[in-house]
Amino acid sequence: MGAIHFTIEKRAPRSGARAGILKTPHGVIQTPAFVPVGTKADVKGIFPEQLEKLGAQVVLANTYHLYLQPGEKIVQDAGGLAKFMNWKGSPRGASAEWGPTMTDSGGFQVFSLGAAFGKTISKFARSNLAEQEVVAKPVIYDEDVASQHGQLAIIDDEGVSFTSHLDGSLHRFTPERSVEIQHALGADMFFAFDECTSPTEPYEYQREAMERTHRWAERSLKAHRQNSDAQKKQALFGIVQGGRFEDLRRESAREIASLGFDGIGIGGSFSKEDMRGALRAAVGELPEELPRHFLGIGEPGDILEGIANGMDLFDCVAATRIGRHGSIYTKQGIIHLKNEKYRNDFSPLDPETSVPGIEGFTRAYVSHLSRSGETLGGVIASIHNIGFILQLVAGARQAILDGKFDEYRANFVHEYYG
RNA sequence: GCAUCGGUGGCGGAGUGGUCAAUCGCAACAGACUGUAAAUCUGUCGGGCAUAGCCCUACGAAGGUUCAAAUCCUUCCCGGUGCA
Repeated sequence: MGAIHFTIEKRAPRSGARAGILKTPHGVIQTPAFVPVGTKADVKGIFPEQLEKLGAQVVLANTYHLYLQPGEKIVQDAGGLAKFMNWKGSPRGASAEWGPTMTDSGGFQVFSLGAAFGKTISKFARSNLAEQEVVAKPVIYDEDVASQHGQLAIIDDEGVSFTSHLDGSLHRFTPERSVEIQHALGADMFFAFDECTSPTEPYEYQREAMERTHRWAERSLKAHRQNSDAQKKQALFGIVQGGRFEDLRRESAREIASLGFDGIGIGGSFSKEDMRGALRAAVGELPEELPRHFLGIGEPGDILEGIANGMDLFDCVAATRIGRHGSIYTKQGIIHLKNEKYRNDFSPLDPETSVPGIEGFTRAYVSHLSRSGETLGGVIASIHNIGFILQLVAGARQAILDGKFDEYRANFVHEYYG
């Protein structure tokens, strides 16, 4: 018996969508569920209590960040991630004092600190970028090479060497080390260390990275199984990679599913086209009974696409990031509150969405705060966006239970994307 | 009144004979952002057009010197400072 227990309550008739119950040591999560990202053990700008009011059931923090600062030992000594950040969760677990949490493995930082450095490569860059644009990747860590290339992370088969973005000090992650750190952080669910590739990588490199991710998956699992105490309290998710290539996704899903993880994460990059191809290919190989987490996916339309393809969990920084940058989700699409036309728009942030705790704020007010650089503007917009996404996903769950998911999705997409 | 320093694009502030429609910052206008090195980054930012270019108007005002002036000279206007 693992640390978590997942049951499917209801399946949509004409799509892969499903509503489930995910029981964790720190409470129950009703799926599909959106997982707000609290990288450094805080969802930027939002109190845990506010997150609970918004309906967040679980939050996700990051291994790389917490390892560097304050160090996993501090979090462990604090009593684990949930207690450290005073996260109680909602709805409350029957007996748990603290709420459900997840941690990411640091695998994404292999991408964001390595290949994606310089902001030239978007995680969602078009998949048809010319192959020759891809930069050759060194596989042996060399400090001079790393600094010359401006990269903070260099990958080899054993693991990843990287320099801290905080002080430049040299560090190394291996699958075993990532698992060890995540045991210390103590989240209910955590991810195997993987290599998140750039979408521009050619087929051969995607295969190489995928196979490395598979080997790392086995090592992560082995490291986890050697800690029987952690195994009782924490669930380990393996991550499917394979880039935009359907055959690789299929192969990766089959491999990861065969290893005996408690849950499955689907990582990497997905353009709109890849959603329908690579994602579907991967999901087709996954066992029904394991919870599926769509890593890093959080735009409204993408979430609904994921749900339609049978994904259960989603995490994303977009809601809080675009909020801090002055943009909000509305039922009619995303709007940029800093735009001139909102300076004297005294209507609610989204007339069709009521978010607890911020009902009275107008577009003009938040526009003013964002324009003038006031912290509160980003806070209100972040709360609104998290609330919006949580309501969207909660609505999707209810629609699945009511047997009307397709209609729900079509209506939303029609309004949102016009 | 005398002396002295200064008046540059919405603001601040570079530039002191040609490569200047004028560095840079701010503001403004728009865009990007999907497992957060992101309260960040990018573009535009005198006017017009057939916009990787061309034309016009511009560096307080008016004259002048020069092949060429935001830059040099003269006068005037305005502001700061000092002395009466």
